Amino acid sequence: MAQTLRIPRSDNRLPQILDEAARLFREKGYAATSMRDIAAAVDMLPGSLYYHFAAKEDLLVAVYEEGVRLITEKVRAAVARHEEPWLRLEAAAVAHLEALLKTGDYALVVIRVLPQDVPKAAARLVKLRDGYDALFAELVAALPLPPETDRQSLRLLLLGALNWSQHWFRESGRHSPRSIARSFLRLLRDAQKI
Amino acid sequence: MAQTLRIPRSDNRLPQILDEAARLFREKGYAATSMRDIAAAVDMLPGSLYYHFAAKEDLLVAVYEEGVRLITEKVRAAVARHEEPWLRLEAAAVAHLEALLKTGDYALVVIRVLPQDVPKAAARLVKLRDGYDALFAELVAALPLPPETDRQSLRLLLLGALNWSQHWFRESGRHSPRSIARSFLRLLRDAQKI
DNA sequence: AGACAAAACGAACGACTGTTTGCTTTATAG
DNA sequence: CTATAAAGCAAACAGTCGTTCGTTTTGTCT
Repeated sequence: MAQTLRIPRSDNRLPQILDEAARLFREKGYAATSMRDIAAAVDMLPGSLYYHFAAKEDLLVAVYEEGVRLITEKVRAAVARHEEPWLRLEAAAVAHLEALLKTGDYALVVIRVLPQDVPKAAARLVKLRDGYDALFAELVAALPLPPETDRQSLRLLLLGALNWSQHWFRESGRHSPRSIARSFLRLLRDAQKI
Repeated sequence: MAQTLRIPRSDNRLPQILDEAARLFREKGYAATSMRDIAAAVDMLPGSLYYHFAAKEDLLVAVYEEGVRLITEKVRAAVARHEEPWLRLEAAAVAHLEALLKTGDYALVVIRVLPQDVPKAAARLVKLRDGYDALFAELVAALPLPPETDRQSLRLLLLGALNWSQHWFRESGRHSPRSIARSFLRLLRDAQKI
């Protein structure tokens, strides 16, 4: 009863499919990207994609999961390098923004494509997002703040501003994702040092 | 040579078309909303919409313009009621958020539908957005701040967080758009009073 | 070399897309 | 009442959509 090991074929094209799907979903959004667009980008016929994914929405979920995984990983690693709560939050903000604006595609899909755009997979997408949000909630909870400070607002203010940056950020020598995140954090931190 | 006055027909349905288009664009996004969806919502045949608008993108531009007009109007009125720069900015933030989260549809389309979603009209949409952004830039410029403060970051931080609120805000007794905007502004203002 | 599964092809399906066109209804003005 | 223009209907156009399926190619293991 020798079990047949499913050894993946040598040169699997699945990563390439995910890459191009992520790029297109980010550029044009979910609804405006067709399976034919993705197939053409990886030089395949449209039907062939269905060997790898049962439906378009499954392709998005796969990209989404990878996006959340990537950004979570980067933020966790950055946070672990510091002890002081404000420094940990700053490291998280910098890592978050760099993941969005430099790693690109995968992470941006997560904040560009709304769960409501994909009704059948909405629940899964929301769950993925929430898991990530909890990470920031912990960091904010650890901050030494005056008791009257609204920690929830602080988190929403910071994370909202970071996510919105996708709409105005342009690569330039003057402003990097890192400098922007630090600038945001300085504006917030100084308020609490009174 | 009596000029023929084009008096609008008594019960024009154009406002109704715009209302439903705004609602659908906000709910499902631009690409996922079909002309047939809009036509069905106003109880018309799809082709009839083309008497009012030459193309789908023109319908979006019309909604967009109305959205920018509405929110600009509300913010201007709110700002005019105050003299002190921080109070003026707070009034603007409250009005902005209330326009987004309470007026609904029209204003939300402006921040939900990206110019890049409608390539042919992208330039016009960007122009409309920028005009509104300038309003906030003026308010931030008027703030009495220490010289080292990054005013651009302050504006981007605030406006980004306000716009992002569409993604997490839920109507509830505890948090109103007004209280959220004020909470955000307090976090920022306190930093500058050192 | 032969066996076998993974991977992709080729072609089509029914449904839906934005839009056009000629005709009819409807409301107003003279 | 009648002329006239606004507004909407009815039907179709060419194209694109996500998806299916039988067949063929490709790569790997024995």
